Amino acid sequence: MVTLADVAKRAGVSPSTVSRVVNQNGYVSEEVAERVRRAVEELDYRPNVIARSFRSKTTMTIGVVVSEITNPYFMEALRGIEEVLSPEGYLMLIASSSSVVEKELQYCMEFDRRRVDGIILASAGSSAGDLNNVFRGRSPVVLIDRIVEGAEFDCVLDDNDEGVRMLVDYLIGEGHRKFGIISGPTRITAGKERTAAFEKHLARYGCSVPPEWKWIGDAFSVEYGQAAGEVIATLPVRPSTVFCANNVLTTGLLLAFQRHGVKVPDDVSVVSYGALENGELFSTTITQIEQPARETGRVAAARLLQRMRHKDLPFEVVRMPPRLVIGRSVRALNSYHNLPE
Amino acid sequence: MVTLADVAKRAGVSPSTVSRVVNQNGYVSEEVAERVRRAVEELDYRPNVIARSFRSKTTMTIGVVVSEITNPYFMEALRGIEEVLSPEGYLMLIASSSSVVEKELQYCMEFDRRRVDGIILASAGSSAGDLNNVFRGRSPVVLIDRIVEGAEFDCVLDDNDEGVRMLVDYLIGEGHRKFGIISGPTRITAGKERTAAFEKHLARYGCSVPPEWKWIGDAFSVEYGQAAGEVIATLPVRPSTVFCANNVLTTGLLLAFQRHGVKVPDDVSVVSYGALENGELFSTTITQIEQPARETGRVAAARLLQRMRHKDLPFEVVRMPPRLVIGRSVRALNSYHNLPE
DNA sequence: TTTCGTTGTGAGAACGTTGTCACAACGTTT
DNA sequence: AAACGTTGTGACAACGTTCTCACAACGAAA
Repeated sequence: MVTLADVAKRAGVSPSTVSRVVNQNGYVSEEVAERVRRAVEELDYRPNVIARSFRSKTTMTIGVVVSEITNPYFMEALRGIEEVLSPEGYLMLIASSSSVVEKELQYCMEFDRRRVDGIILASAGSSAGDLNNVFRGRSPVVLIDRIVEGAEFDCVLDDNDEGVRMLVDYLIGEGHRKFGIISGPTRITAGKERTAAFEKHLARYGCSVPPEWKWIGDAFSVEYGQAAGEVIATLPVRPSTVFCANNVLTTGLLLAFQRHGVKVPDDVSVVSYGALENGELFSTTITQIEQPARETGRVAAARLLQRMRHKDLPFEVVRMPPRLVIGRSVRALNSYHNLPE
Repeated sequence: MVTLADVAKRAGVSPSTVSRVVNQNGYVSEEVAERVRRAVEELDYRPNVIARSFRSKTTMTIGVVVSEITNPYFMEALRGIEEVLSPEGYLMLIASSSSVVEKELQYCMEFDRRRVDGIILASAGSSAGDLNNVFRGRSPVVLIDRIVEGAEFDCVLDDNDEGVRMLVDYLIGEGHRKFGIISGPTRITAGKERTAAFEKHLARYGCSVPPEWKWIGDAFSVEYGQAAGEVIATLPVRPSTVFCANNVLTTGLLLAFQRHGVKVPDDVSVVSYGALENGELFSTTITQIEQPARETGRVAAARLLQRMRHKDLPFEVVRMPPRLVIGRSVRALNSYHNLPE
């Protein structure tokens, strides 16, 4: 393997000089630089980035831990992250925790051992204590999608309250008054905030979700959405609208409804927090909150860069504005819409 | 930052001994080992993996270059790769080339500079010369989904011919005789093999695709599928079936059809090589070839591990068996199915 | 002329680990 | 009793780079 020293010998200069040419820093005369570049070319020299990282203590690598890499939200976020980091010369180490906190901490530890310059983490619910422990005085961290209460990190995520508000206002406007909710564990921000917001905004209209129409799973999984859907399908009295707090749950619900022949919106109306892949091609397009996933990734990455440069910035939580997209999955129940055509 | 030497001092032993304890190799008495482990604990020592890699010349990292990270096929493949590599202690550097060959080579180079232990590459069409050049005598490479003619690498991909054969046999069986095709550039294996296979197997039945019903795009993009769809929608005489050689193209086609009110399968039948995300929830489920993406990733990763251990294995091409999944997107045109109910 | 800043180059230490070698102590086989 | 293998430990070089320092040459400012 060709090293700096080999190039130096070939070009008749010192290793220091070659280093200066390769990294374009320090003073080098054009004549010598040219000679070095030729030697690099001839020997097909490729810098040993590991040695460089070892010496310079910077790896130009950032670690990303997501809970589920196949989730389109994280996909898009990943893309946003890459768009910002790649032009700056960073590469991404990507790990998927499958929503297992132990794995998540494991990966964070490993990233730290590998001396990544920064970490972007969509936590599956690690405790602030554990995380602070792992990162105490080490690589900067930016959380994404999920706040960890008490952890000293920046965080970029949806304005869940606002998203849910839009959904509720719309549903009320369409005349709905009887609601069910399918959500995930409250230890994850999405579950906690969206569930709370839903009840809070319903309350503004004097509505509430009866306990028997609340499905709070212990994971944002297709399986749980499906299970809830099975139950709803066989219910003697159904809510007029079911709110799914997460795109994966919605998928599950719709699959169950399809299997049981429950028609949306004829039999039940459905709204979803989070868009579904290829949703435009569904038999009924779903009224949903579109999350700015890509932009969230971009903002998180930019924030991480900032923090890598200035360690002592104050920590902040950035809320991204979601968007209401109206489909055909909500039946109009108010008098206006119900007029004969 | 705590180093081996710090731990050694604390435990009253030499750095060598600490290294032996941490890596669990060589002889260490249980008594000393315990003392070292305590020192590690107390000081919160974390091995500097960069230094280790530098010295031992192995990074426990593999690089993955895909053409489009959001494509569900690559998503799944990535997952398969991770399932195999993660238990072995490897982490993945992931890069998306956006189907730009220059970016692809760029990333491969960078991976090489970073001394990854291996590379899995879904090439966007780099020349064998360029790739051989980059990797000459360096990290082992396994190609995925796309063969690069003349490059000295292993490759794992679909048995495209067999997949298309199943599709053609089915279509003929349903009574179809007039076909159109939407495909991608022939410089990419998927485009080349699937297009060729389609014509070859049609020929067995005395059928062929007339030139005016052939759409060979210069990219496997939604846009191109959509453009082709627009044309087909306004055609005075349409094929009875359109074959999309790739899931992304199918998405485009269906979007265009939806916009123009073209009904599948009433107006045109559609078959797709490659499944669509959430396809079960579409207004019409698409008859399609399901690709063993995850398994492909697993096989590629396993092969890479093998090659990392034995440099001199013969190169081989592994073909993965695709699966025909029948949906509702093909209209039965034969007499049997057309009997009145 | 002296002083000083800029430009250009090389010598050599340092980064934190692993691996090789040396050596000592001990138990077992010859 | 000698020879040998196993167990246990430490010293020290090496890995390929960057970084700091030293120094020399030169032109410009004092």
